[in-house]
Amino acid sequence: MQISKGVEWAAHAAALMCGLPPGTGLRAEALARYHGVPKAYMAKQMQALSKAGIVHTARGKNGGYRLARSADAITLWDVMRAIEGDRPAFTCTEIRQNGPCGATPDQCRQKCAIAAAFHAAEAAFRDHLQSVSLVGIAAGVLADSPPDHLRDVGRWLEEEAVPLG
Amino acid sequence: MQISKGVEWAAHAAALMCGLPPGTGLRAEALARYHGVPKAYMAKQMQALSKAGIVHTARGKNGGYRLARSADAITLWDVMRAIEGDRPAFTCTEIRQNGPCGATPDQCRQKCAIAAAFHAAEAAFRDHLQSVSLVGIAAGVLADSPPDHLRDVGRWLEEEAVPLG
DNA sequence: CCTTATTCGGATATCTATTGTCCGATTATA
DNA sequence: TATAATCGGACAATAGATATCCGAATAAGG
Repeated sequence: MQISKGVEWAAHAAALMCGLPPGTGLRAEALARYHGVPKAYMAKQMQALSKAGIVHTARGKNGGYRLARSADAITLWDVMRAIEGDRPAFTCTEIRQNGPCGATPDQCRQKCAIAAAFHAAEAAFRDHLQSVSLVGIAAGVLADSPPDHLRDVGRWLEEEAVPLG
Repeated sequence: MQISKGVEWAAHAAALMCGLPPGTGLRAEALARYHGVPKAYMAKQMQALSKAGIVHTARGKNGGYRLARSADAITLWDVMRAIEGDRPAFTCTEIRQNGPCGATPDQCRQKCAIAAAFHAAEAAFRDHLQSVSLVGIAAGVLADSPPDHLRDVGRWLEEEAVPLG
């Protein structure tokens, strides 16, 4: 069970966009440079966030990305689901219906105990991520970073921000 | 984030072995046939369970597998960790240290808010799976299956069981 | 004690999903 | 309308999961 690297990048990118002045955005190139990652692949993750409605996109010259709604209405689960898709991690292939003692489909109306346990565990995972919004992340960063670092970031954001309807 | 099919197979195999008479085991071929899956790949999963100390293995003629300890001391988390390894699903690559505003390693003594959130979510996932033992699974199966099906399974187990020190 | 049949263990191929890259579609500006 | 800049989707490379095979190990019988 491996969470793709794109989730990490998308989460950091979304968190950074929390700090943008209202009505402004960032280009994919800027997001990639800020995090020191390849531009094209970062752009691919932003594309996924855009499809999921998490960020608003402007194409063409003066294009870029900004959050599509208020930061407290975007959770880490939203981000992860946008990148990885929302199919369950555990997929039951109903092997209990196979073999010499295979159960009939009629006996399998409710899911087996193993699938139920994994799905419940996934629900716990999901619930926790749903309880963490970008605002919560930003608050953690503000609390943990020294003031001069925050000043650097603020300056960089003002410099790179592009106006975005 | 995808949980490998091997986890499902290993979990079903382990649950089935709960029903074995004491002092007996099953061959990899029997486990595979029972679940209608390729033998060699099922054997590979059993190999992982063996390395993790979940099942006891006998090689050579009259060989096979049986649970290495009592079923209530084996959880679904044990099984999953045996198959998938116990590295965390979310790996933080510390991209906050990259780029023009990169934080110094000294500022990164504690993990960032994003990594912390994912690790907490994983802990919730793990805790739930740790709370489900093979006994719990077996109890669910006993409760949900019609009596004649349980009779079939019992008969099949007696037929396929091999004596195992 | 040695041979033989049988079973597991690790090395080996194949396939799928993730990771990474490129070029055409789109749009504000002059 | 031409141009420069930016995103979107199609395309390649890599890693991991899936599936398979053959040699090592072992109990039973001669």
